[in-house]
Formats: sequence, C-alpha cells, structure tokens
Amino acid sequence: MARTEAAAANEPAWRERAVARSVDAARSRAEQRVERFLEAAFELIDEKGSTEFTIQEVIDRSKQSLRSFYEYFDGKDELVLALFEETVREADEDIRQAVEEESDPLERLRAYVIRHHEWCDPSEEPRKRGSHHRRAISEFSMHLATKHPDRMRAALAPGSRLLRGLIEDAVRAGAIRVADTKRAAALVRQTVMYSWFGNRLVEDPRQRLTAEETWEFCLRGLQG
Amino acid sequence: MARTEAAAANEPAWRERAVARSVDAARSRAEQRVERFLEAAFELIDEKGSTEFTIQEVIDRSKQSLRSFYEYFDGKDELVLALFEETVREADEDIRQAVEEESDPLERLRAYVIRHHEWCDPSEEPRKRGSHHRRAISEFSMHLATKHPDRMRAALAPGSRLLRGLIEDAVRAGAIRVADTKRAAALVRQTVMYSWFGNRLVEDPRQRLTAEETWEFCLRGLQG
DNA sequence: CCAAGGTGAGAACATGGTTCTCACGACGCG
DNA sequence: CGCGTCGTGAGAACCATGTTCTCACCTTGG
Repeated sequence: MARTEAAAANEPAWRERAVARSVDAARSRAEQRVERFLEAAFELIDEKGSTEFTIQEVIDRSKQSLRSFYEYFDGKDELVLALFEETVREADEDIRQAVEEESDPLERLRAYVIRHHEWCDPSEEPRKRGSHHRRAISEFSMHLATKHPDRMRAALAPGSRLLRGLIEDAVRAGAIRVADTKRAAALVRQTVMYSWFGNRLVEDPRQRLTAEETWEFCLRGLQG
Repeated sequence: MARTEAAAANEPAWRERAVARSVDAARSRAEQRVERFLEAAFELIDEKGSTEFTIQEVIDRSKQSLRSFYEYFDGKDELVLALFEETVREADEDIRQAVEEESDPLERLRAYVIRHHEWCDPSEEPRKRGSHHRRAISEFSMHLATKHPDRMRAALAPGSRLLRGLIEDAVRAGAIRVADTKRAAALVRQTVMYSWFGNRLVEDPRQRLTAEETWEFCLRGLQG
C-alpha cells in the first residue's frame, strides 16, 4: 500500500492507470473466486438440505483449491455466515417490495409479517426467484445466534428497523396500540421467525401454524 | 434370558432369589454408573455453559472408562439427550407445582406461561434447587429439534398436554376465546420457548423481553 | 487353582477442519 | 533468453474429537 502511494506520487499517469488496472483486475478476480465458493456452497446446501457439507466438497465443486479457500475465508463459519447474510439481504428486499405494494399502515404491517413468515418457514412451496434452500439457512441461524449474536444482529438490523417503522406507522394511524414499539417489534419478529421452529414439533402437517394464523396472533397481541 | 427362565422353572426358590438378587445388583450398578456419567456431564455443562464438552472429559470426571460409556450410551447425542429429558422433567414438575398453587383458570394459565418462560430464559437469576445450567440445554434443544424432532416432541408432550388443558379450562371459564385450543397451545408454547432466543438479538439488557411481557402478549393474542 | 465374564486403559481408526510445503507456470526484468 | 518472484494448485500433514477395537487384569463361581 505504501509503495503504491509512493508510485502514484512519483510516476507518470499512465503508470498509475496501469497499476489501478492491475489492482482492479485482481479485485475482480478475487470477487469471482469468492463468488464461485459461495455458488458451490449454496448448491451443496440446496442438495443436502443442511449446512453439513465439507470444505472438500466446496472446493471440488468450485474447482478451486483449499489454499485459496482459506485465503478468502477465515473458516467454514465465515463462509456460511456469508451465505446467511446474502440470504437475509434477498429476503429483506423481497419483503420490502411486498410492503411497498400496500398503502394502508396495517396492511403494510401485515404484508411484512406474512412475507417474513414465508421466508422463515422452510415448509413453504419450492423456492422461486433463484433463492436458496431456506431450511438449512434457518437452522444455521440458530447456531449463529448463539455463536455470533453480534453478526446476526447486524444482518437482521435493517429488517428490524423496517418492522419497527411499520409498527410506528400503524400506531400513528390508530390501527394498533402498543406501549413500546421497540419491544413490540421484538415480540413480532421472534414470533414470526420461530414459528417455523415450533412447527417442527408438530407431527400432523395440517396442525402446523400458517403465516396467516401467526399474523392474527400478532395482531391481537398488538391491540392492548 | 432363556436360561434364566429355565432356571426359574427348575431350580428351588432360593436360587431364583439369588439370581434375582444378582440381576438387581447388576441393574443398580448400571444405574449408578449411568448416574455418574450424567452427573459429570451436568457439571461440565454448568462449568462451560455449553454442551461442547468432550467424551474424554466426561469419563475423566466420572472416573469411568470409555468402554463403559459406549456400553451405556449410543453416543454423545444420547447422553445429552438424556440430560435434556431430565431437565424437561424437572421443569415440568416445577411448572406443575406453580400451576397448582392457583385456582382461577386464567391465573393458572398465567402461572404456566411465566414459570415456563423462566425455565427457558437462561438470563434468569442463578439456578436454584440443584437444577442445571439452562442456557446450554436450551441451545442444545435447537440442535435437537432439527436432528431428533421425535425425541423432542416426546419429551415435551406432557408439558404440551398440560398447557392445552389449561387453555381449555380458561376457554370454558370464558376468560379467553380461541378457535382451536391445539393451535393456541402451539402458539403460546413457541412464543414462550423462543422469546429467550429472540432476546439474544437484543444488545441492551433493559430492552429484553420479560416473562410478564410475553404473558401479556400471549394473553391478548388469545382474546379474539 | 482354573475358566470366564466384566471392565479399565488406551491404542487405533474415521472424519473433517485447518495449516504447511512444495512445485509449477506466468510474468516482469536485466 | 534466463532468472527471480509471485500467485496458485495439489495435497500432505496436523489436530481435535467421536467411535471402535484390543488386550490384559481382576473377580468370582466351580
């Protein structure tokens, strides 16, 4: 880095450009390689339905070497973390869109809850829009919440802010009444996120809780 | 076994008694050994605050051999499973007592929710009555729900039945109104069980959800 | 005293994550 | 052209941990 700066100061512009070009090339190469690792890992997760793939499988599939894997990732956890963050980003975007399609505050809140629930519940219909196997990612999020709560918080922060905003809007519109919007948001978020987890404890599929039921439960919970 | 039966049919009573005595002795020896494994594992969990102890540590601490460990347990999972079931039994008993102290149906339901929440939330005050570190067990239950949902269902079944009964009583008393008590029970159970998990995502301890708040949320959710 | 079954000690094995070594090929430089 | 350097692939090596296997010892009944 120091050398680069010195060069930039002393050398003619073409040289600087050449350097930048090479750096850019290196960066894009790196990004492509990271991309291939992520791609391969996503495929493995989709196939296995769990995050129990081995590093070996990832490098075989991505046609890269163990060495470069550890050059780009600190370890397996970081890789899966990246997948998690990627998935959360996708989900966020999708949820945001669903919310934008509504205008009534309560309907917007409802859209959030329903859509969020669909993203968390792995028993939903096969994934669409190239999104990936959610069950495995959801399960990993359990592990994540205990081992890297800070990372998880960070990843979920945008979604949480959105939810809180929707709740505040609904309160302002008089559609619901809550004492503390932050806590209300936490309650709703966890009710939605973990209802799929509770569903795992119900054998009869018809007895499983739907997004709609979860929403109704939340709604009543929010009308004190 | 066949030999024992034959002996019992042909030999005098004293012999049968002697055999029984030896068998009983063997059983009690076995139970003691299992007990020592469980004891050691509980201690390790309490100290580490997680189920990431090694088998080696368990056998060192319990002063037994690897060999006998695998004689009594199918593997580490079975051991931790046993700890989980043990803890659930304790919790169940405690919750049941708390419920029995109330007579009003709604108060009984409330007692259930509050006490259950306290058992699930590891941030509660230090454990009492010789009960063990709950955080680690709770975290393991996540793993469990994905890997052995049937075992988990079985372990939780008594508690679930109790909860459902309480909800039905409350409905009969007119204190709450729900369409389907089974689903209502599922919603309450998961809201309670996983609120501690959601709390992990809240940095400020004062912002964490309390048992009381969870109860109020559930209560409103149950009054359609 | 002997035979047999239970048991402790721990070697051996399997797996999977992580680190290390080395050689090879590209590329700039003299 | 030859040389040194750097990036990188291949995979050996290392390590931790769960699991299985071997064997010798000790008790105990005959």
